[in-house]
Order: sequence, then C-alpha cells, then structure tokens
Amino acid sequence: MVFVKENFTEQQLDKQCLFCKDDCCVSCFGRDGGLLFRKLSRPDLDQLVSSKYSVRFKPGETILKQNTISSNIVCFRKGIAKVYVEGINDKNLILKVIKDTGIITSGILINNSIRPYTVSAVTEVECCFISSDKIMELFSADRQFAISLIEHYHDMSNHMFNTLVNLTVKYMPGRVADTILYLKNDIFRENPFMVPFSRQELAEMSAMTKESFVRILKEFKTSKLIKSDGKYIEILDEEALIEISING
Amino acid sequence: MVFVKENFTEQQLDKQCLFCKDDCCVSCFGRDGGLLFRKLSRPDLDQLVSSKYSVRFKPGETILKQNTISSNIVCFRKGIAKVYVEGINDKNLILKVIKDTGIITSGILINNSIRPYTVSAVTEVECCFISSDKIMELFSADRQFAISLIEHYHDMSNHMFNTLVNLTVKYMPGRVADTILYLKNDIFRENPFMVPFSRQELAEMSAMTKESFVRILKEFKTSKLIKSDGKYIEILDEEALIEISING
DNA sequence: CGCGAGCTTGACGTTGTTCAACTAGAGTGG
DNA sequence: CCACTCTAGTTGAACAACGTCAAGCTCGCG
Repeated sequence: MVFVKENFTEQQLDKQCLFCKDDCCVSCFGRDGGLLFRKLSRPDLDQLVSSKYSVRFKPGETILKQNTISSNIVCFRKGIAKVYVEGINDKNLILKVIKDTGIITSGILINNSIRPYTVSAVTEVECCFISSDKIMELFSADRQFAISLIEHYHDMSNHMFNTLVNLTVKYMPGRVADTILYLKNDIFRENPFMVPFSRQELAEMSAMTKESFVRILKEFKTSKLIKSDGKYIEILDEEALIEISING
Repeated sequence: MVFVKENFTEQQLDKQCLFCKDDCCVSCFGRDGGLLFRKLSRPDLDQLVSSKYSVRFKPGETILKQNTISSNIVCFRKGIAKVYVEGINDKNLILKVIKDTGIITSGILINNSIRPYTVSAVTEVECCFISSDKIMELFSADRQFAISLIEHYHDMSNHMFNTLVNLTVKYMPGRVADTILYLKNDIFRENPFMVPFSRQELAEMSAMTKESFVRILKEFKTSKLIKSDGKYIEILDEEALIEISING
C-alpha cells in the first residue's frame, strides 16, 4: 500500500481487482475510453495490471480531493463522476463529467503538483488507482505511450479551453444549451437521456444559480426546443440549440 | 519551406536565424522560459536549430490564426504577444500573455487539430517555428524530452484552469485584481511596471468591458491599493489585492 | 491650434442573483 | 393508510452586478 497516498477504508479497497478476473485491464484499458493505453504491449499492460488498486465509491463520496498532492492516475471503469472546483464565493463549478471510462492524470510526473479540483462519485463508481511511478516506467519501455499521454493532455486542454470560452463570453441561454448538448452528445449519447444530476449540479455546470437554470430550461420547454420530465431530458430541436449556443 | 504551413512574407522569414549566430537555440532554448528543451543533448539541440525558421513580427501582426491547422510549435524569444479567442458576441478574450520566452505547442502530434485561439504580437516579436515532425523525432531520441513536453502541457492546463475559475466565479473586482497580479508577478516581475496593453485589452483579459475595467481600476486607486499613471501601474497593497482576489 | 484615438465618467437598461414563498414527491412513523 | 417532515424543484419580485450608450476629457501629433 506504499504508493497509495489516498486514504481508503477496508471496504473500498482491494488488492485484487474487484471487477473482473485475469484480463481485466487489458480489456478495460483497451476500450474506447481508455485510448491512453491502447498501444501498450501485453507485458507492459500486465505490469500495469499487477500494480494497480481497484476501488469502489458510493454516490457522493470524494474520489480525489482538491488541494491534495497527486501521486496516482485514476482510471474510471464504471459509473458517473463529476470533476469540480469547490467553494469560490460559496459556489461550485463543475468542469467535466466522466461516464464509465475516463482517466484523470492531474499532476503525475510533476513534483508537488497540487490538484486544483475535486472528483466525486455521482452514481456508484468503480475505478483503479495506478501509481505514477509505474506510468513513468512505461515511458522508457514505450515511446508511443508518451505520445498517447500527450494526446490525452491535449484533449483535456481543448475541452477545458472550450468550457472556458463558453462560460465566460456567453449569456445564460447559450450556456444552458451548451450543457444540454454536452450531456447528450459527449456523455450519454442517446436522445431522451436520464440525467443523474440535480438542478443545482446542472447549474454548476453552466456557471449560474439553480433558479436561473430552471428558468432557462422552462423557456426552452415552452419554445419546444426540449422536452423535460423530471430526470429525463429530450432534445427536440438540436439545430436551434446549436444556434443559441453559437450566438451566445 | 515544406513544413512551414503558415504564410510569411519575404521580409518576415529567414532560413538563417536572424537573431543570433551559431549557438542560437542552445542559449535560447536553454533559458528560463525554454525549460522544454533544457535537457536535450547537444546533437539533438543542433538538429532543432538546423530545422527551424526564425520570424519577426510587428505590433498587431497575427502569429498564429484561430481555426487553422497546427503543424509547428512556436518558440518565443523576444517581445510581448497575446493569446486570445476571437469574436464571440463581438468580444475577445485574452487568455495568456507571452513575454520574451514562451512556447506554444497547440496541436502538435495531433492530426487535424484545429487551433482554438489566435496569437498576435503586441510589441515587436521575435520567434522561431519548428516543425512538429522534428519534435516527434526527438521523442525516440530522448525520453526526458517527452516528460518535459508533458510538464509543459501540465503547466498550460493548470494556468488555463485557474483562468477558467477566476473568470467564471469571481466578481469584477476579483477579476481585475487577478489581472493586475498576473501581470506583475508572472509577466513583468517588477513593481511599477509598464503595461503595453490598452484598457480594452486589459478588459479582455478580465472578461469585462473597458468601461467596467476603468471603473474598478479607479476604485483601487482611490482605495490606495494601486498607483496608476497612464501606461504605468504600481501595486501599493498586494495583500489587499490578494484578499480581493480570493474573496471573489 | 485643432484633430483624433484612447481614456474616463455618468445615466440608464439589461442580465443574472437573492430571497422568500410555494409545490411536488419521497421517506418516516404512528 | 394517512399525516408529517424533508428535500429538491419551481416561481415571482426586489435587487445587485454589469453592459451600453453618450458625452466629455486628455494627450500626442500634425
């Protein structure tokens, strides 16, 4: 347990992979979401598998805590998690949603890098912690892996860049449209989709208050752009939403 | 000129390095700002030097244009440049200032990656373009270089992350305080510092209108937090500014 | 001296937040 | 099975934050 700096309870933590036998990471890391590892050789993958810890989180639990030092990368396998910044002006800001597969690399390789965000479970989450030391070793073994990691950083930067621009320059309807389109096209990928987030959380994705979010959502509903019944949202007129998103 | 996809005029472009003889990049890339290359071996550095193009830009000229495909990394050597997003709601948003040394890596290694921002010269700027192909070759040669590049991405992400949070959750005084502190501590590193930006540009760094920026600046002046005479700004009470920044 | 561009200031309108009241639904205990 | 409570969601009205518009100012420059 030396390299696991995060503190887990006995129930959460298992040395053996909880989720699958044998080929676990090979299939997990090989999936769509795990592009980072897609070109690793079998021995390298096996090395990763043997050195990781698998952990399960209940809804609401904190997976990585803001302002702590990073020492692991976290590979998500199942469930929904949110990445957010805590409590500036008593407001949170949700930057990213992870559904099933996804990787958080913050601060590996960088000494004393303090994580600027919290990651917490929205539904039950299964994920694996891998020491950044092990990742470093792969650098020597596999040149392509370094490129994959840079691609990962690049994608992350791009996403953050878009979020930055969307949230700073657009008016509320544009921001709400962005949030809805993001959830449908990037996260859930189906049209009437079930949202596991509260209005409060949806508002935190859109950088506004829950009241404002509700109001805009209602406008969209009365304009027949979306249908919304409780936790379900259906996009009726995607073109119009995109138009609203572009025009701010 | 094969690998230079950007279009330069004859005056701007030279195959020989304009700025220095012989050891050019060795000293340039070796400086503080150029940490990316700090651990390259001499032969590798020489290879970079021989494959680059040095370019000079006049104030106002565009160095990299938003929505074009990336194929070079750009190493800044001298002058001040701004990185910004163009025209959403007729507003620009300045994300970053480069003074003298700095590197823009957007989208190298990633096929068909479209640059989401424009970089343009504020003062006269001297910089070098290096094909991403050459960078790729260094990956094989030098493992440490890949790590340096990832560190660079990491720093960039972190900076963007802070900007994102600052601009979305804080009120105007906090945003102005951030801009002033950023310019003093990260860019100019001296106390009465000369700002080569117009009020409009300062406002675009703080995500507000120039009128709002001027108003907040005046408040800071009457509260004796700063002294400001035209293009010069002096921070008198940094503690208080930091306080304002933290409290939003 | 006059011109023009950028800076500054004030009045006003819009956007978005706060606060408070109300509603609906889910769990709890009698 | 029905009150009761608690929380999330919704709505409206007052208010603050911020932008827009227009006018005046400063200062460099011809």
